[in-house]
Amino acid sequence: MRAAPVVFIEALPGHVGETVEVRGWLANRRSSGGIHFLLVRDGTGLAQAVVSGKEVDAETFARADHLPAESSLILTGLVRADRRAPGGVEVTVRALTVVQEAAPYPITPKEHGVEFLMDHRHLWLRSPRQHAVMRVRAEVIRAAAAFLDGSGFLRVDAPILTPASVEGTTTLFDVEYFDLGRAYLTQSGQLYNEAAAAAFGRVYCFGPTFRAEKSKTRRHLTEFWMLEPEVAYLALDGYMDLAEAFVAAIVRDTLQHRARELATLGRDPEPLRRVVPPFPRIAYDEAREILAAAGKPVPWGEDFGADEETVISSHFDRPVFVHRYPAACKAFYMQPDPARPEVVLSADLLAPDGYGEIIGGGERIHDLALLERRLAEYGLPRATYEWYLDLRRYGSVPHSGFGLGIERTVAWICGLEHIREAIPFPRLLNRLSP
RNA sequence: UCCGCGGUAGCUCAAUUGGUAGAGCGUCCGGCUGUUAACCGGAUGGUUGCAGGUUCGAUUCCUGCCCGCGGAGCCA
Repeated sequence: MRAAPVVFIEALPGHVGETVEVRGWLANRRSSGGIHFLLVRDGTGLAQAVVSGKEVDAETFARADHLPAESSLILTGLVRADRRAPGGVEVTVRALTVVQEAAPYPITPKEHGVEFLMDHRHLWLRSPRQHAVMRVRAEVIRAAAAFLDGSGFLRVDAPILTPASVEGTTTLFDVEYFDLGRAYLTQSGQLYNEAAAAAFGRVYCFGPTFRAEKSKTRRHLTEFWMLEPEVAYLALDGYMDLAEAFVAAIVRDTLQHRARELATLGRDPEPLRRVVPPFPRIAYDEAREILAAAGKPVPWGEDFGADEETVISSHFDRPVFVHRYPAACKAFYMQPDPARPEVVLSADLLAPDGYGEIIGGGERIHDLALLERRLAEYGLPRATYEWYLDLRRYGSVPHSGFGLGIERTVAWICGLEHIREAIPFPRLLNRLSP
């Protein structure tokens, strides 16, 4: 007799009437004495396997009634359509091989606290909700890269070990670097991106970035993934055009390819369907007026906090750009507005519903003298930025770029309460494991 | 660093005014031939974070400490 073909659970509906082999793990088990129901997970989906005393020998039948959760198993059986089965198809088991009988599984069908689940993150990833988040995350990344790849961008990655900070002000993780002293984990690939943009015109980098800030909020990780496009000959308005098309494409693709996962997460897709260009664009000063009208006045020159961002974004039905911040709020490389030198040609994109800034970016200074002056004003070590200044010596052009925080974007699209679920193994102020 | 909350069974949580520390889930045993977080019966399971104090008696009240969590600032 020929061996049954191995079929993934997601493909079972196409194999009704056939005998197949399914390889996976036991997600849950129910029994009614003479019939056992094994809920099997294989990474592509969940399927109910039926073990009946009439179909298998007594030893297999007894074994199936005592399998601990998450035991790994291979089963062979007939695929049948049955309305009573979750997913509409089930497998009537003919043969069952237990690859490993699991030890008592810590994650039980009832409720658990988030901290307990995070301590067991390596196991928690097996649950349906986490599957949905990870699939959305993968789609966000895929869609983002596809949009840029299809728009003439070249992926040119930036280093993770760097000799100095990008923005100087933020705290950095540092490591010993042989005889060369201290090295730092990157907090942004931007400076290298600018070099790449001068080489290739339109580029992006993608990778992890690190912030050693003692931030303890639902929007912060110490290690997060950022996708950063950088474009030569691009001004502020062009940057916002690009960023909104980019975000709209990510949301559109996720709605199209991951509707089932969003449903699993209980995410209402309607607000996401409204995420189409154009996004509202307001100046920092207009944002202050909104805040003042809402009873939350902010003195000119101060950055907005989480509360303020939530108030601003709640005035709009899609992500909103806030542009032209006071120069003091932003990094040294931001291009001043020629019409108003006290503000810079930056723009942050605030996600709806308090998810905060998912994009930050703007025009970079392209004038050598001005950039030199800014470095001095910010007290940054000139020597480590010498190569960066070269970009202003050899064919400097106006250029813009931005960074998209992957986890914040995923948290927003999924409607997560906390960003820590948006990354497989979160690194937080007080969590380094698993 | 600041503000707030908490620590009771492996997990999630109860415990009245201070009066023998319980339940569900998990685990083990038993029952049930269509279950849907299956259900039913039984069993198992505790230094109530630590130290001290008040009291006849402390999970409960007081003091100190330890640990954890949530939020803020900063930022994506």
